Amino acid sequence: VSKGGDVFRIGDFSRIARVSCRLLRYYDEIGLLKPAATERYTGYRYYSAAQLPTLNRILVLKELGLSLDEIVRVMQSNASSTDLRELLQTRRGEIERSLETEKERLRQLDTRIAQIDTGGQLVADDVVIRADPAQWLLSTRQQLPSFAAAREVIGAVVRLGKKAIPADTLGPLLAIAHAPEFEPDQLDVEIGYVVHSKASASVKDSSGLELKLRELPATERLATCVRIGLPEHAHLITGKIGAFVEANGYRLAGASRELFLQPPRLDRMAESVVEMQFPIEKS
Amino acid sequence: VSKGGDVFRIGDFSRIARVSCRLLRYYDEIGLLKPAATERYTGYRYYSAAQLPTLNRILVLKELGLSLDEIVRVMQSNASSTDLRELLQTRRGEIERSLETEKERLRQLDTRIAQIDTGGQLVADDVVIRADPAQWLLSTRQQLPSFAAAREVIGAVVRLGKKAIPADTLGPLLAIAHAPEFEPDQLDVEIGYVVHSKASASVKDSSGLELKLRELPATERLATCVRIGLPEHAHLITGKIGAFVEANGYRLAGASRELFLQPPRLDRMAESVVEMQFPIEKS
DNA sequence: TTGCTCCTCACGTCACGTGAGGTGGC
DNA sequence: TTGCTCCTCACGTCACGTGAGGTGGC
Repeated sequence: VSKGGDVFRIGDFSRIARVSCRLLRYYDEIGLLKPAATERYTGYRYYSAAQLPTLNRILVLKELGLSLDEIVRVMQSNASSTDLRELLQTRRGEIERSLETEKERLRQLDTRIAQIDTGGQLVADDVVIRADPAQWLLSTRQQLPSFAAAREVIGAVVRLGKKAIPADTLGPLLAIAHAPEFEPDQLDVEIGYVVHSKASASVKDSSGLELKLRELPATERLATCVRIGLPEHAHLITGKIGAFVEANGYRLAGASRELFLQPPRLDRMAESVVEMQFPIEKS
Repeated sequence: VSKGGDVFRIGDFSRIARVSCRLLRYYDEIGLLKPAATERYTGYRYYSAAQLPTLNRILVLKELGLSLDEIVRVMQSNASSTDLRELLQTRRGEIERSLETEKERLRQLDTRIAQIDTGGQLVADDVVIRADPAQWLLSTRQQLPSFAAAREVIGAVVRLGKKAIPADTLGPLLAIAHAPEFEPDQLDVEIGYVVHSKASASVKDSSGLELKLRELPATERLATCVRIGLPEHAHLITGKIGAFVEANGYRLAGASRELFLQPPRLDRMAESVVEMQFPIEKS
C-alpha cells in the first residue's frame, strides 16, 4: 500500500532524521509522534515525508529544554502560540536561574582548585551555603558584660520557653550576635526560640524576663557550619568562615547567628550542637 | 552503649544536618557514609558528632556537581588532593561547556519568543543545528551553465558511483554550491559521494568524468533542514534559513550543501529527500 | 535458505522521594 | 497500652540505550 517515494520504514526515517529507532518507538508509545500508518499484524511503523518537519519541530523544542510532556501539550494544542509562549517564558526563567547557579559553581570550583594548588589543603570544605526562609522568633535582646551573663540569660530563656511556649510550636533556640565588632565584654545579643506559629505576642516570667515576638526575615544566602562545643567559643570558627566567604567572592551581610540544633542542656554546654550562620552577599 | 551527647539516631542526625533520613540510608547503602555504629539486630543506625563535618564535606562536593560515585572515590582516597584536583578540573570544563550551551539556548528562546510576539507565527521552527564530523568525499567540481547540466552530472556521478565504488563504503550523495552568490546560469558545484573509507584516490568512467578523493573538514555548527523536492528548488528554502540564522545571532560561514538522504532516482528527482546544510558561525 | 529489518518485552540509568507494612523502646 | 521512631522492601522518576528473543519479506 505504498504511496510512492514519500513513505518510510522506521529504519530509513531514523537515518534521514538522524535519530534512533528507539526514540521513534518511544515517541510513538507516549503519543508524541504516531507513525502515519501502522500495519495491523506485523506492527511495522510507516512514516510519511510530511512527518519530517514535525519531528524536527519536536527536536527543536527538546533542544530548547522543554520536557516531552510539555512538547506533547504544545503539539496537541495545534501550535496555540499563547501556550507555547508561556512555556518558553517559563523555560527562560529556569535557564537564567540555572545559569546563575552554574556560574556560582564555577567560582567555587576555582577557589577550591586554587586552594589545592597553594596550600595543598582544603579550607572550610564543610561550609554549606543555603537559603533560609522567614521565621517567627520569641526573643529578648540585651547588652551583657560577659559570656557568663549570656549563659545566665540562656538558662532563663530555656526555662521560660519550656513553661510558657506550647511544645508543638517550640522550635530550636537561636542566638544572634548584633554587635558588629566582637568584644567579649560588650555583648549585644538576642536570645530566643524559633516558633512555628504566632501563638503569643509575648511571654514573661516572674523575674521580669520578657520574650517578644518578631519576624526574622528570610535570608537568601547563609554560610553555615555545624560545630560542637561551648557557644562562646564559636568565634574560633569565625576566621575560617571569613576566609571562605572572602575567597568565594562574598562578604558578610548582617548579624551572625548560632542555632542550637539539639536542645541546650545547661549542665552540658560543652556538648552543644550549634550551627553557625553567617548571612552573606556577593561582593 | 551511648557515649554521652555526641551520638545521634538517624532522625536527630538528619535534622541537624538538614538532610532526609532516606539520603542517609542511601549513603549507607552505597558505602559513602556508614554510621559510626549499627545495632546488630534492630538495624538502628547511630551517627557520631564527628560524622557531621564529613557529611558536610560530601554535601559540598555534591553541590559542586560531582557524582556520588566520584565523591566515594574522593573520600576513600583519603583526600588525595591530586585526584580531587583532577576531578574538580574535569567538572570545571563540563560546567564551562554547559554554560555555553545554556547561553545559546537562552538566545534561541529569546528569538522564538520574539517571533511569537511579532508575527504570531514560528519561523523556521524545524531548523536543526548540529555538528558534522570530517568525512571523505569522492567528487568532481564543475562550472555549469544550467540546472539541466547539473542534473546530467548528477546522473553520471550516480552511475559511476554504483559501478566503481564498493557498496559497503558508498555513502550518500552530496552536492556543494561553491558560488558565493546564487546565479542559476553560472553554477559552481561539486558533486560526489561520501565514502566511509579512503579506498580509492580517484575513479573514472569512459567519458572522462573523474571523481577525486578529498577530505571534507568537520563543521562545528551546521543549520540543517530536510526538504523533499527538486534539488534545484532548494534556494526557495534559503531565505527561511537566512532569516533564522540572522535572528539567532549567526552568520553563514562557507559553502552550503545538499545531502541526499535517500539514494537519488533520476526518474523521480521531484521526490528527492535532501538535507540542506548551511555552515554557520557566531556573528 | 540466508541476511536484513522489524517487532515486543524488560532491564538499567541517577539519587533519592514516597508510601507500605512491620517492629522496638518510653 | 499508645505514639514515636526506626527498619526493610519496592515502586516511581526521565528519556531513552541496550540487549534478548522472535518474526516477516527479498
